Amino acid sequence: MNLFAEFSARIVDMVQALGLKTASGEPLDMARVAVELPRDVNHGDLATNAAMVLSKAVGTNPRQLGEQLAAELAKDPDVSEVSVAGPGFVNIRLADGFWQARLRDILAAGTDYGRSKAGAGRKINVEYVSANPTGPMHVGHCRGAVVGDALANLLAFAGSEVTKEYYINDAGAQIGVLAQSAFLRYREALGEDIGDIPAGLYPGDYLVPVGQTLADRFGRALLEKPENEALALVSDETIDAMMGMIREDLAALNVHHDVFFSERTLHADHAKAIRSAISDLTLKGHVYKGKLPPPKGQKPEDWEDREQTLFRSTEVGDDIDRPLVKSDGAYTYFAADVAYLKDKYARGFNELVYVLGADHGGYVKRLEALARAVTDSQVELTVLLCQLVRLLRNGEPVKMSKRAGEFITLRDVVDEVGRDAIRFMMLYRKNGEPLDFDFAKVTEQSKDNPVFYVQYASARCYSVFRQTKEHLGLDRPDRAALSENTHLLTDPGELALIRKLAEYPRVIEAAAQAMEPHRIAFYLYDLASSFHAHWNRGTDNPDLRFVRVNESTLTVARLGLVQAVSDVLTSGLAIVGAEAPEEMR
RNA sequence: GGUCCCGUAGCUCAGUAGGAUAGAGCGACAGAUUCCUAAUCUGUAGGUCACAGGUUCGAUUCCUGUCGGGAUCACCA
Repeated sequence: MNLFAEFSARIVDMVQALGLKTASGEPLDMARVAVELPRDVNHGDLATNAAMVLSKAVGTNPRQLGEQLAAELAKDPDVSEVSVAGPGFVNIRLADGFWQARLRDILAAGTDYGRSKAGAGRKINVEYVSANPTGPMHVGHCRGAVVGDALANLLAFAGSEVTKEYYINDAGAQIGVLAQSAFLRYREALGEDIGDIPAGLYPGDYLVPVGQTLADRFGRALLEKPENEALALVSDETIDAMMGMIREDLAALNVHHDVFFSERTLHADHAKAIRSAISDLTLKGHVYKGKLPPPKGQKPEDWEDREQTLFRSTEVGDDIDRPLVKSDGAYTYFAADVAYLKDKYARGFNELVYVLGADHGGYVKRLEALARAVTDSQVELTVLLCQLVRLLRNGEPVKMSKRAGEFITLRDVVDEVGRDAIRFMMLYRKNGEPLDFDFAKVTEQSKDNPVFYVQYASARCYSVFRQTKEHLGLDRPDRAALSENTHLLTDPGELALIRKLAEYPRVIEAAAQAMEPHRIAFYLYDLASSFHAHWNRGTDNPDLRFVRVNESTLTVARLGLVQAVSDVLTSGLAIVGAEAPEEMR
């Protein structure tokens, strides 16, 4: 339990102990009682709105009730000072001993500090990346990959059971195009002059080795087979090769999925899974045959006014009903989604999360509608939309031409700036905001670069231990020893640092609750900032330095604080998916 | 035209169960500093939280509308 929740509970107990009741004698509704950080640190360590929220029901004024509460709070040994301020806030200052005890909590828990049970009982599927297996991952996939991965880490840390999932779009027209493109490379590998790659096919030379593999495996045999038979073989081979490549790209970014789910499996056996899922929907009355009105605004030239099989999604919150069968009789992409969602539900998830690019915003409502229809609103479906990333080099936009097959791959960026920098920067913005990613800035070794700033804080922690060894000949003390003399940590800077560390569990819970992994990155920056600030005090005032050559007891006590900072940095960076380095090279 | 995202300091952005005098970094301005705990530090100025209504003790936060920027809009994936 985080300390805000803990004090909230204490205050509720106090109110009850005071025997306060509503005018009609009903027990008070405590739901709105909150404990939080005051905006201004001078106000105290904690503040509660209890008096303002409850005064009306009790039939008194907030300040008066506040005084009553304050008197009660003052009896708490952890409280050193309490006051009523403003419209009725009760400000609480906690005793140094309370914070020193929190430091011992952190040292006992190590990198598990902040791990929560708040998310217990939630079985969550987080689907992200799901890039088409038609080529290597490009930078456009990067943000969703990092946001999804970090979110999954965060939810797991907050106590939920999480599955990281990738939906392989290995069915449909673009796979046919891919197979044709690979087939061309196959002929090329057999010595044929294929000239330019025709428009509409994938021109990237990443298919060249696939062609070679095909040539090695099949020789000229594929040329003798009927085209569709040959292409089926090519298709299987190529998808495997593409997915192998994508997995490597993901690994380079420290992204690891638990499940790779193939769309093709839904189409297997004459689309058994899809037919079954649509049949379920039909039984529930969600499917009908009918005509769709043409889209308002601009009407497509080739609009066909025809009857088709439709999902009545408008009855479950969508704007328009959605086709399940194409004009050629094949199932739509969305039809496979029906089966896919049913599959996820059958696997026992009660929450489904999709991390998508902003260009898929139009898909959100139909997914939500689908979840309602397929699971009878039993699962909660959340879509996180990631805005575009603008790549910059020294402030200038990086140009990419998709048509010419010139795109910057994910691997290019990882190789140039490193995975940690990418991961941190992708999270150093709310996912709904566009993001500028400047190659020069993210590799800069200065405090202006948040990645560097946070990792440098970690490196400094390790540096302190190295210096202790060097100057005091002291090996790294164990956690019990580090916890022994926390009462020596009384400097305001030290206590401020402990307060910042003690916020971590709440940051975890709130970020998980809101599904906002970026909050972890911002918290880490904040923590690093507090740590660097305290460190800098040591340059002016050597008494405040962590390592005190002739005061080994004090030094060890301070090392406890350093260890705790290191623990929380390591923990938070692990959620981000980046390293907590021991030195900065 | 419909839908979704966004609008907070000069710039880039934080700010959730609705709280006090709205924060950070950069930039600007004014100082300090050559220290090895390197890869700076301290301070100051800077705001109609796009606009207008509504809900209430209280709104940057919730609701409605307007304006502005972006994404997207049957049968592709």
